[in-house]
Amino acid sequence: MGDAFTIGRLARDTGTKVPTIRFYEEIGLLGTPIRTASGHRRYGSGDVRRLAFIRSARKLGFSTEEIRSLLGLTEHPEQSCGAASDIARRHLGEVERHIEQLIKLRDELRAISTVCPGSNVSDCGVIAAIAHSPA
Amino acid sequence: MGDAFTIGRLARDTGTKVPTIRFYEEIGLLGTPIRTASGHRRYGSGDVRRLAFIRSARKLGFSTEEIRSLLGLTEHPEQSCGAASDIARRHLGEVERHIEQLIKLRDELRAISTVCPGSNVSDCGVIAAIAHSPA
DNA sequence: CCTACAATCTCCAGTCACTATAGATTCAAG
DNA sequence: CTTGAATCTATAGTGACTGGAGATTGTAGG
Repeated sequence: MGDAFTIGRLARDTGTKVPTIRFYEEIGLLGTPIRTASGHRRYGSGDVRRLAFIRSARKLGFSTEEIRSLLGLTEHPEQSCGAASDIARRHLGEVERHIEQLIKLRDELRAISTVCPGSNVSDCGVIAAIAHSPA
Repeated sequence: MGDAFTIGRLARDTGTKVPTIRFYEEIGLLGTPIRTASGHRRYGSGDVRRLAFIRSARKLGFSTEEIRSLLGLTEHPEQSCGAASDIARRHLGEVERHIEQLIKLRDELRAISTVCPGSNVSDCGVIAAIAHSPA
């Protein structure tokens, strides 16, 4: 365990921007790290794993609150599973609804942008189509 | 044209919240309306159409900046068409990319939430799956 | 005319998840 | 020892609203 990371190293290793790490500390997703005598943050490999988890979950679309729950669950491993998969399934439902809406939207936009495919006709239907879209 | 709307009526007619209307005025999507002697905003049917257009475009996912462009184009109808359909097609491309990403995400979430379908097993793969997702 | 109460007014703070800037210090390499 | 990169704190900005406080005004019933 001779592992000691600066904030910049932690940022590089996890694909996170430095201010984002400080932000996560501020909102309590990351704990307050130890500091060097001059005040610089020092991290260990546990922090790398935790931050990597946070970033993965964010990319999967979990909110910081959901991530807080997931991280909390890892501290009570005996009952984690049901609650964790609840969070994941609820989130899956939201993503599926979101996809449905976007597909409707895409079909509308396709219709709108074929009304006038870039010609120089002086009155076309794009604006009208947006105005009268049932969205 | 004996049409005169209060802000509340305009809100009801367009499915917009009152503060949102004032916000649109503040950022210049809606012009500054005439006021009654006591300072209350008065709107006409032109404002209803303009606000309805803004709301439709927002529901279609256009940003307020894009809407500003679209509204600007309506004031130069001779060259509107090409530029308007450019905006729509660019936006369509973004929506299509967004859908692709969400489908990948959905497949991952499905995999994750079937790892442990809510049983009471004490160590399951949900947390690990999130941590090791390639997202 | 008076009393309620609903609607409107302005101004400001909060949301979410960061991102960026300024100005001061500190670290690491040559 | 100097230079430049990295870090520090603190604060403000983003986008697109939403909500609340506290004051004024509009309107309907008695």
